Amino acid sequence: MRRFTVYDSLSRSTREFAPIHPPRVGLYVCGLTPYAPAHVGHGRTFVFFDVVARALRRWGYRVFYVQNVTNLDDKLIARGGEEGIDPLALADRHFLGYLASMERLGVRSVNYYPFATDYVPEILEQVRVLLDRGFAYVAADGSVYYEVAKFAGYGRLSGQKVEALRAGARVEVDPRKRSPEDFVLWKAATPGEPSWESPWGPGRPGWHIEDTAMTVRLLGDRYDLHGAAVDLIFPHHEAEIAQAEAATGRAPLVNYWMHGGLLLFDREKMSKSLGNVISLDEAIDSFGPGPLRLFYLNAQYRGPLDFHPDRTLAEAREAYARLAVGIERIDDLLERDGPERPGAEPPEALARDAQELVERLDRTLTDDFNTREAIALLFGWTRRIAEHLSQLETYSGAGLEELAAPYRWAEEVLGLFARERGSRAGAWGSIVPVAIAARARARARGDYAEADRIRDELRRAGVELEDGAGDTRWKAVGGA
RNA sequence: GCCGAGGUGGCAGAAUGGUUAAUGCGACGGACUGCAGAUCCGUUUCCUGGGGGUUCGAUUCCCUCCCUCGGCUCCA
Repeated sequence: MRRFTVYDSLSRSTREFAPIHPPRVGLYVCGLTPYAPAHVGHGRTFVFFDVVARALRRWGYRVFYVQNVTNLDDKLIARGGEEGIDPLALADRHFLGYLASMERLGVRSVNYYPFATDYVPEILEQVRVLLDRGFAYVAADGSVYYEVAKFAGYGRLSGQKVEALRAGARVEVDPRKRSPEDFVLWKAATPGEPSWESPWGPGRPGWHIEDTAMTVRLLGDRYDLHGAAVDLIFPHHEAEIAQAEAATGRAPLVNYWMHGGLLLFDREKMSKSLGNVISLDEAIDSFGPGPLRLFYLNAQYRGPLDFHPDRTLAEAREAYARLAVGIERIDDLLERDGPERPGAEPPEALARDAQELVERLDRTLTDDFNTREAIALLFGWTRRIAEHLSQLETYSGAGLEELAAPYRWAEEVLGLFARERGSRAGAWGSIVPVAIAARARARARGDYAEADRIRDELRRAGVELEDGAGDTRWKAVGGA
């Protein structure tokens, strides 16, 4: 197991990681409340934690990655009401859409997506324990509230003092609460909403309780890593700590709290009210999965990242194309001739540098997942490869594979390039070479009108031709 | 107001108590090309918010001020 450091939001410091039960690592990331399609901001968070899980697995840890789905809450009920759909069905629909987006982005590292409503027994049990231990009280209408004043550590994660929270409270005080900072564990049922029987009457889970009910069940009283974006620190994560540590009597609930920065849209937070939300699928459509992942990972994960409408897209595309130059050429050759293709060995120094670079890439990521630095190193490698671009043709399959090692690393850990490789194995793979050959014959006899006609026709179909010295390369652009 | 993250070249965005401050985009020049595109090579010297302090030396550490963004019970 490779050692690494993580910035832990609770201690506000970068700490060396030590798993509770090596080599196993419990990783929990707050998932979506799927009341609407996922947007680009969600993509940033989930791609980043995908990289965390990939890296840990590469380094020898056995990661159990759980990402919850809040499939019932006020917004789902409201939205369902507007659209005349059962809120649970609405959640299912958007969650499936989310899964499809994740698949397109190459996010496949999550082991289990538990649904809140599948954990009602665990939730009821935890509420009961909190009541027994005196951390909660039942209101007149049958709702159960957590009494924040009873939990000494409340406010530590967010750095907020309870008094300050009261002073800054933006919501009106609910008369059912003993104190404004108390939060609901179990909501008394309102007619027409999904509800479950409970010792306190019919109701449904509050927002924070599902997470701790799930994690205690799935990951234990204490676990290693909890991830999410910063906007969930307060009140959500604060409440998780209060619930779980009070209920189990064990602390800390989480050893390392990881919080990713938000994706901004033209310097402002994305939000429905500002009308600046771009859906994740829209972004994948226009960027392509590779450039979008590159855009996300090209910044320190803890800082804000600005999505600028036109600039961002153009830059990500150009940068990705540049980065992929080397691996595309290598894969072209390997695809054409197979891994056993004969040829010379690449210069020893170059092959050795490839190996050393892979080690350096891993080391770079062990510094609190510095994906940005790793990408800078990969650009450097592309520069090296580009200098040898014309010699690549002469190298053996094994030799090419050696030079590809840094890119294979990027595929395994950062999830770059994977999707693009093999894209030409599809229908184009058999058609385009024939068209290119016909065009080459036209060019050879000086019939440029015909040559241009073929090129234009392919372009309309989404295939871009590039004439180089000797041969013509092609690539599928747009969708695919 | 309180808590947190930041202010770096035309733009995005790294890093380090000390030779030319990474990388990418853009721009410019060249190579290649039937033309174009893509690609390759080269150039882009004068960039680290203001003011103090510590130090032989600070962008990096400390103080202070200014500004931006986020959180303060909808939020990835």
